[in-house]
Amino acid sequence: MVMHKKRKNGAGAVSRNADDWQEAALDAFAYGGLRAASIPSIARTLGVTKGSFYWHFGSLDDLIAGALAKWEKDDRETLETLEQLPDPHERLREIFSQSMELRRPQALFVALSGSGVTVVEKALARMSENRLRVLNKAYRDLGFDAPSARERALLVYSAYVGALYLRTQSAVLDSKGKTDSYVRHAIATLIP
Amino acid sequence: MVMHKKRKNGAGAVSRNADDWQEAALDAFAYGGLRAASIPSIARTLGVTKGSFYWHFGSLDDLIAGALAKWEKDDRETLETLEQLPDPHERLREIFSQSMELRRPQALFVALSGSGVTVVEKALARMSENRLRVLNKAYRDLGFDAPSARERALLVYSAYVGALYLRTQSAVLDSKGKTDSYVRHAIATLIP
DNA sequence: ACCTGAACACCGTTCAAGT
DNA sequence: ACCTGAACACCGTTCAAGT
Repeated sequence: MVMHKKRKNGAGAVSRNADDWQEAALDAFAYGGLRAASIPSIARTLGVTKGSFYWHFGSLDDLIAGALAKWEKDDRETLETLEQLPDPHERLREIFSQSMELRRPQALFVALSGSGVTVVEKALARMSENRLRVLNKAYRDLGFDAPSARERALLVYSAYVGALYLRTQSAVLDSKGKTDSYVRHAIATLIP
Repeated sequence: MVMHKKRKNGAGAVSRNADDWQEAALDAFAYGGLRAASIPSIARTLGVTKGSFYWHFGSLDDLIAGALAKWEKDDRETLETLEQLPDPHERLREIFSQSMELRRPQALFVALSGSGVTVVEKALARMSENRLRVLNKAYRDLGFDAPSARERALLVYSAYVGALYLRTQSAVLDSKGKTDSYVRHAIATLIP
């Protein structure tokens, strides 16, 4: 849970902006999935009434789209940093292992998959395609030809996504030790 | 979409049982996620009013739990069949590639992950643990020691789950050709 | 500029009454 | 044995009125 600063307006009442709503929505999504983000419950978290929501957003879908755009921007920036690592081995290892820590971004990815909401699915697809592009580039830098690089990128990304789900869902990867051991084995097998 | 038989009762009205509701719910989940299964919408599909729902089930959660139990039973039976393949190589390949066809069970797995609903998450965890157990056994049969077999089972299962998500979510694995090529490469890399 | 509070349609749930 | 239809609480949405 992220803490939200409260600002006071002239009359002493609490005042919120769109960003506050989006951050609270991302917290709610990560914790309990798409259904967890009801307008009344987020309004309670923020200390306002649900009616005020519609000053900031046109609809619940609007909030969802805006929150996802924020998350996607963060994700893009994280990836851009990793992309600049000069050594392709290190780049591959870092993308795989760093993303393995289960923080809000990873929880969001799992919670929002298969939501059946088009705008959500499209955002997830863009994030996957970005990661695949960077992984693919790293394998190319290692000297693989185009088809091999694509195949390997896809396999390592699948192994990463699958492990994320296992982490949230089952007891199989529920400790740091188990996860570290998985990461070591996956890297040894998939990254030359 | 599965077609539902309609039976007539004495007065000529349509009559439904718990199984009809559960099948319709699974169709709805697979198509649009957990939110898609509203009682009124399923009732319309079945040609009855929403009030009749509560003759069969105590609550919406009840329907969800029952539908998941059915699905889990089917899944267990599928796995038991695969488990009986004598050749461990073939067992591994079949579990990986056969599950790769995107039918209702796979769509359900993706759609219901990260739902935030405890009973749902637990069912998914049991299914994952069952598949891991069978994969683990197959690697043992191939002569791997216990830690290696566990590591390999985990990696191949992650690669499978990750690919399922990519299939539903992005354009990366959106054709049979691409998926077949992925499966071939994954098997070559992960299954000795 | 941002919020409240009342209003309305819709979904989950209950239940008395129907066949 | 199974269904209807009315009722109620709750959430999404609108909007006039408040500061």
